[in-house]
Amino acid sequence: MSNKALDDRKKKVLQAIVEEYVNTAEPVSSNALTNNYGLNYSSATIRNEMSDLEKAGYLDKTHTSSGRIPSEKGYRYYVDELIKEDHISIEEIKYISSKLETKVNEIEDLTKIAANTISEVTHYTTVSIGPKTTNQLIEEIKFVLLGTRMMLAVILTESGMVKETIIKFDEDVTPKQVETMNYMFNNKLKGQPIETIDRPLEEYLYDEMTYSVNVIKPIIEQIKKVIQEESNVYLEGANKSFELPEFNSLEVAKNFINVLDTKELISDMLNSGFAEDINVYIGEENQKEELKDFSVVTFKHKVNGKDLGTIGIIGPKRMDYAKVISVMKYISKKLNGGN
Amino acid sequence: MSNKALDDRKKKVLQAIVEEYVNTAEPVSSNALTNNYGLNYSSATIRNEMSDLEKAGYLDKTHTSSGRIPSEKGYRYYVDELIKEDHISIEEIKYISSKLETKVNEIEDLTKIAANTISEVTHYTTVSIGPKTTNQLIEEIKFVLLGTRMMLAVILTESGMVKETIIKFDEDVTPKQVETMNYMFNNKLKGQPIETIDRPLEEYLYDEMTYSVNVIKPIIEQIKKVIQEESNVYLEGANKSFELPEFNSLEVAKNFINVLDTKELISDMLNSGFAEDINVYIGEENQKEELKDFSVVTFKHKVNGKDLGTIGIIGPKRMDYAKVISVMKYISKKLNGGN
DNA sequence: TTTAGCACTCTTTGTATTTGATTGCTAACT
DNA sequence: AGTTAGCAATCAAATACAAAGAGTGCTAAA
Repeated sequence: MSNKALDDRKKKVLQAIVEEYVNTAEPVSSNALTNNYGLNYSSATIRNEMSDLEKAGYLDKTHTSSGRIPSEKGYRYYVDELIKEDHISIEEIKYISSKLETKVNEIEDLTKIAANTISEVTHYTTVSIGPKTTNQLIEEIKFVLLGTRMMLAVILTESGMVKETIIKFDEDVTPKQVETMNYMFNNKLKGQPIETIDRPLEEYLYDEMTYSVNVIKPIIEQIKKVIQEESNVYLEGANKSFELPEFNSLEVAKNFINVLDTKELISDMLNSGFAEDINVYIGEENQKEELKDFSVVTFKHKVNGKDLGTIGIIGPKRMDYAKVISVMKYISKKLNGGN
Repeated sequence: MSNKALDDRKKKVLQAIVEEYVNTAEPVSSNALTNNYGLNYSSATIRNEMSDLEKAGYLDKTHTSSGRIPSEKGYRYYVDELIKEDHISIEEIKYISSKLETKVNEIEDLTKIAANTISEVTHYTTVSIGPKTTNQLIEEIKFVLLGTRMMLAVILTESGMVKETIIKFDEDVTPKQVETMNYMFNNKLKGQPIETIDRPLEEYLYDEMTYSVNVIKPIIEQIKKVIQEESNVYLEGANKSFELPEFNSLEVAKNFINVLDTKELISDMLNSGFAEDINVYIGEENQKEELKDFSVVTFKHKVNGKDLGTIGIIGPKRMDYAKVISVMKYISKKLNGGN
């Protein structure tokens, strides 16, 4: 309740408790901190500080005579105020660098590689989603005839994303027709935001009735469908979470599986964060009811301000925030061409 | 041990025990079967039969004074000999029919829909994988230039599968060059099995050096890569399994998650079955060590003898084989255009 | 061949009891 | 005033034991 700033020793105690708890997964006793973390006081002194921190809402107890664990407010304070230096080793930096050097042809693959790397280095479960198609600008649109009643539409955006979709017709289409459509569609659509693609598309229906509705309509429908559909959610290291002691509770494990199985939930979760920087949601801070027992850290992977996908970590509230944030920061920098 | 054929009453008892155990997940007592499943005998008589069936290896006990559960041999006998009529309701048939009527543009989507339907109807976790690209014949191959240093390659197979891949170059490529390549590649590759695509491709390197190696080499490499890579594994209803009592054991639950997380394992599993009909693997019958505590039922979804993907169910050994097999059979028939 | 009866086995459930870790508080110490 | 030693109080977890209940196997009779 009291919103007085914490004095230095209290900060030290809180930090020590968070870090110890993150390591051991056991409530932290006053004794465990004496002569540790630079706290050269007796257990009684630590106990007094812990008592104060609990009154101020930063710590919780599991029962009257147990050690302390950080409350959500405690974790939040830790994340906001107490993480100073980077928690990432030289080996990890090297490993991450080497992984990110992999050449990829599609930017979605880069997001997958980054998510995979984060999961490997942090040992948490990661989820990722490709870039949002809406609000990208169309660079080029191409139609390729496959056989006589099937066509591939390829949309290339300015940020280098490629979307393909197959369109089937009820009547034959000639190469000549496709060629003309290529020309026409490009003329109308180049430079347009993909989001508003259906407006210029509608115009074809009325303006240029050189083709039958049977040809134009499936094209419009299919393209609309493709740009509107959520991109696939990718999952990395679901099993890693099950090594953590909090997942020994069947209740928790079940909830976790349910969350991972609900792609829309993951998708919403990844899209909800602010575009800037790294977003940390601790327990109840999560919008979604199903996530209130977990913590989520997301970041939108951007290059030159262009959305290239979002990566998220889902884990217990007892998460190694310092490490997760450090790894994400480093990867973010690397992806943006930093060193 | 004794391989004498089971008499009618023993068959009835075994069948009753399997079905009762599948329903209740509790060891079946002799008492539970009296005046049930057409067994109008006292519990003592049933007990004698159970004792015989146990000696013959069809039943197990969890401890000396417990009821019986089917052994793997018991399940196997049940699957091979005791399932007679279809275990599928009118409502389920209607539901499945309606789901399968969804129009799809890509055959992989059909496999996904079928897998999803199976999971919904059986309440088990399903996995699926797209058709194997190797051993398909190339119908058409198209290159589409995107910008000046990026190209999309589209491979269309005779069974209607479409594979796309993006190729990047270190030098500019002209539309004229792409056009010629389209012509050349199609000439050489049409009708060839996709599996042996790299042999004709190699010939370009030596025979037709009109283009620089910088152009031809990335094409060959990328196409090779795409046809060799395993298609994605899709997962449906992982959470459904966690409702089953056997997954209350943390050990089992963890193993299960590990299996689902190991895509290569799933992929191998799905590819290992015989192409014909439905394959049932009960516990130890599974090749993979990790699956020995589970049962797996797979079927290759084929149309006109062409592989269009494989669907598998993973669940506890106490699986409702009768229902699973019935549902798969029905879907298989439907996909092949039956009624 | 079937079944009633009963001793025996083993799990499950419930209930104390003990052990050990940790706190909160008080009084003494620096 | 801040720090610490000491100690009673608290509670979870482990241990032990007893009782209940479900089910079998076997024997002897129908």
